[in-house]
Amino acid sequence: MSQDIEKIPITVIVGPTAVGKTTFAVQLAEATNAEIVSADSRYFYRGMDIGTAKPTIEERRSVPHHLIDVSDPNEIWSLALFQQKAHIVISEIHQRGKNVIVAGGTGQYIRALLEGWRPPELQPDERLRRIIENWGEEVGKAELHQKLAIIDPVAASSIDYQNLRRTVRALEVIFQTGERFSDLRIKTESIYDALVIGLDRERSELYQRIDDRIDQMMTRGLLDEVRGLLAQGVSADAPAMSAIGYREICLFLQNEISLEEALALVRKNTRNYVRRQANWFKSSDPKIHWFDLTGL
RNA sequence: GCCGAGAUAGCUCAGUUGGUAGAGCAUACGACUGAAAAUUGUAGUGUCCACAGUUCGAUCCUGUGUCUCGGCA
Repeated sequence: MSQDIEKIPITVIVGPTAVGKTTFAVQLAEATNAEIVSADSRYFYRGMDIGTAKPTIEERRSVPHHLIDVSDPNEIWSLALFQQKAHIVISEIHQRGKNVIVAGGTGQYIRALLEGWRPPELQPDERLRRIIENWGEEVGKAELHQKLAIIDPVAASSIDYQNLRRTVRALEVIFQTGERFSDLRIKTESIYDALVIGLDRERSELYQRIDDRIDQMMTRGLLDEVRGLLAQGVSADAPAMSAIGYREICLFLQNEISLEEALALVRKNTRNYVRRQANWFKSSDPKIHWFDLTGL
């Protein structure tokens, strides 16, 4: 098809946290004259380096990275914002005559890129959100979900009845636009010609790497990093601070739990995260070229 | 050695006034369109320490044994 010729070729690297995406991406970029576009929802935020396991300064010096350190932790990034910025950055790199590598662990963001999602173009309305949330608290999650089912049965059927957050979001969009949330769930043809590389390791090895990495984060000063962010005025409630490693350390710093408990939680939450990540990229997906890094 | 408490899912434990058992965590699988490292759904698993006794029937009651923990020597 002639359309394919105009698509920008990109290489996408996916895989669970701590599998080794960063190292792989940097080496591939060096070998192929490429720049790296991060697809990681926590790399946006300045000052959140240790706990997010951002690429090191050296790595970023050897290969240009994009969409890292582009935001204050008190700001709220989102899927739609990521898509907008990623499209711009990718076409710029392409115009410079360099190859594009997209690497990251945020499955939703990458899928959106690959599948040409067009999320409804309306700013989040915090006030409306709050109102719907309060409504939900009053009548109960299940009841709120019932209301959604009446207005938009299709959306309701793909949202678990206890999932207040997604129920609220669906209602928020409906109330703002007057249209069904499910009708606004648009997929278009991707503007990219993507080669998708999946990296994986056996769970037991991945879990071991996670534990080791958490130990390293501690010796590198994760505690001070979190303390510093809070001291700078970053709210413990900011979405950025919901990142694994940060929210647990916040609980410790607020004397809610012991350090030992906090670290155990970080390990647990990271493992749970790995399993949720796997939902976005399945080993059965024929479009993904999987490489098993176990033992490497 | 004595006294006390306990032994139930991979772990921590609940429970059955005697009819073969359940939560949390773990584990696995799933959902996801402007908070996504977020939020959330589903599932499997057990010689209920061993042996004997009572009983129609014991994981539960009785006895003995084994092991663990705590206290005292």
